[in-house]
Amino acid sequence: MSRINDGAGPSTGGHGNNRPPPKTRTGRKYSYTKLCDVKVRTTVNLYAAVKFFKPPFPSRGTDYCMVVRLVDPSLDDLNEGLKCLFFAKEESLLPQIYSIGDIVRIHRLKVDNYRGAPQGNKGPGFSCLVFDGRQGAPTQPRSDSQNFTFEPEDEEKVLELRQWVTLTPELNVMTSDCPTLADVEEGQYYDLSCQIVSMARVDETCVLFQVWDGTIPAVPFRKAEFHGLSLDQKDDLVQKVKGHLVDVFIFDNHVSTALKFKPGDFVRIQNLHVAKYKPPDNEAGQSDELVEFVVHKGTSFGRGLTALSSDHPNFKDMESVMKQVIERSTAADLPTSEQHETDTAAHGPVKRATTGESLDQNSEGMLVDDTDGNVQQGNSMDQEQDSNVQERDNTVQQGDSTAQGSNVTHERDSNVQKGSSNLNEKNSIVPEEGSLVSSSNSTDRRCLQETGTVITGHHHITVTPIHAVLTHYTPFKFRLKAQLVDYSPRDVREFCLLFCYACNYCIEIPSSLKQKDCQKEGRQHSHSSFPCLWCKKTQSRNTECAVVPTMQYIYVVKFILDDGTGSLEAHMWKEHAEVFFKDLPPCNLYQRQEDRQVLSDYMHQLCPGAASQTAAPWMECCIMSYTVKDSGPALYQIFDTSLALEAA
DNA sequence: GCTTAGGGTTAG
Repeated sequence: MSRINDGAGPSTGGHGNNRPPPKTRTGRKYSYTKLCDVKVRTTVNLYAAVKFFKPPFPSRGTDYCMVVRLVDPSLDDLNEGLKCLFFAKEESLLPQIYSIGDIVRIHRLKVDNYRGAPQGNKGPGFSCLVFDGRQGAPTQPRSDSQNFTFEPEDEEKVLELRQWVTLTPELNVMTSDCPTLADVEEGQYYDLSCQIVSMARVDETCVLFQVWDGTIPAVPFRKAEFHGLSLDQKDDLVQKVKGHLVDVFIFDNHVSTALKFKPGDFVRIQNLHVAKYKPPDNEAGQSDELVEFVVHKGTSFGRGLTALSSDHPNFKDMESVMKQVIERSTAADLPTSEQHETDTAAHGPVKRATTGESLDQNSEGMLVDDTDGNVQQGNSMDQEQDSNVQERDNTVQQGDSTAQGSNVTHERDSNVQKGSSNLNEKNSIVPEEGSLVSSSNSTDRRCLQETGTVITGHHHITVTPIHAVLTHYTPFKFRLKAQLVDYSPRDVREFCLLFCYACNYCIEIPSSLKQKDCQKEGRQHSHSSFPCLWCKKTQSRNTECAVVPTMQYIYVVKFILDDGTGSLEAHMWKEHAEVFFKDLPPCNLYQRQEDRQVLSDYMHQLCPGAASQTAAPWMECCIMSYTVKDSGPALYQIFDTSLALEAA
């Protein structure tokens, strides 16, 4: 019998240990077996790293099944290791393994013989904790059961194994190999993290997912034909991520798994095949060579779909890229105040970033269609920008003489009159700090003394209530008096982004520039040391060598304004934001504590929040409304507005 | 009630 050597420790009563379990005050003591010492027909506890895993899939029996191969430093050959086979009624009762390189602590693994080799199975009282295998990640265990022990020495074991994982190339794949849609090549298989935006049942054997991960494939790919299909989609997301969507065809045994997901869910697709598309004969020759994204039948190589946890190693990176895309698609809708400039580079910056991607797709032969072709979208946005500018100018002229709808009075009152040309606005004097307070206009002075912000022009325009702004046609300019009820981002360090004035590419401040020891960044205002990766990428394609422009800091902030008649979301950025923040230049706010403090003080005064006894001051501000698409929602931007507060 | 799958690509 194998009792003496069962190795499983003391945690289950009466399983054959000769001595009573040694206990500590906080829990039981376990002994752990090195993989090189594991013998068949024993039950063991062990610490190990995941070398391979097949995520849970429904078996033909009653349970979910999962296959794992474990390794540890005791093995001479990492191709060896212990294969394990686990069954459970639910996926949540199986080891919560997300990635190769994850670290597991398993208690009561029963080791049997299968075809002459050891195979780990669940023994009575089996339990498994899983830890992120990356150094520096939280040591929070992911458990397959409600009750488990986790002692400081467990954490030590995890940290020790992490070092080994980090130094073992076969295991630290997460740091080197995080494929995105942008990386895929024809014929290859990928484990991809993404978000489902739309889905449809194609037939009995196939489900279609439309997914995105924030990137765009470089290879042209097949798009599904939707006639006759009912598409279940997350509407708000569809609008924002058009041009980033990829169609994934999911077959056979994965259909039931696929149907458990819903639009908006994050999913991990393992073994996604980027297959060369063979069009049917009647379509042959119609298009360039395409790939199609397919999840074939079977579970080979861990093929399957699993819910993507927010603590999956891929999640944060993907989320950050997605956020930037959405921010850009939202901010892309901002007009600039530089309508008068003839320089074509004076398009809205964030908008331009989207266009840049479109151009890139174009050069890569990206296939587009009428419904969500980013190329078309990008090109037409430029046109729209131009027409939008004209329209806005026209409106300025029309406003006085045109009465539309029920807001005639407001329209007239709030209209920027003919005399106030765009050029005048552009050149409107931005006063020195506090100079507005001593304005010679007595009416203004009375107003300024009681508000947190002042307008730097358009004083002849009367105030429009927000409810009227919200129902007004666009584009239009208004003067508001409202309070700041919320703003975004809440962390002032994120008030500034990096922006390339050459290509209008916009990104969040990268981690390398956030570091404390980045002295250079700390001293600089506005200019960063960070090269524009977009320009670099484009240049490396087009020319041999060219100077890569460095990116500059700009403000991009969103305000929620409320005046009691309604609330309105308005963006503020670039020069408008600099004027607003009393000419405090944008900078790396991760580095410049003093600027951060000033901005924090301003924001705290403007928006004390619900917990504060202090009421938010009223803000005088100028906003302009606009739309990107004719039918699109009205968007708002703050301009010609400046703080009338002193930093504490 | 005691299986299921037992890593190593579909072929749309």
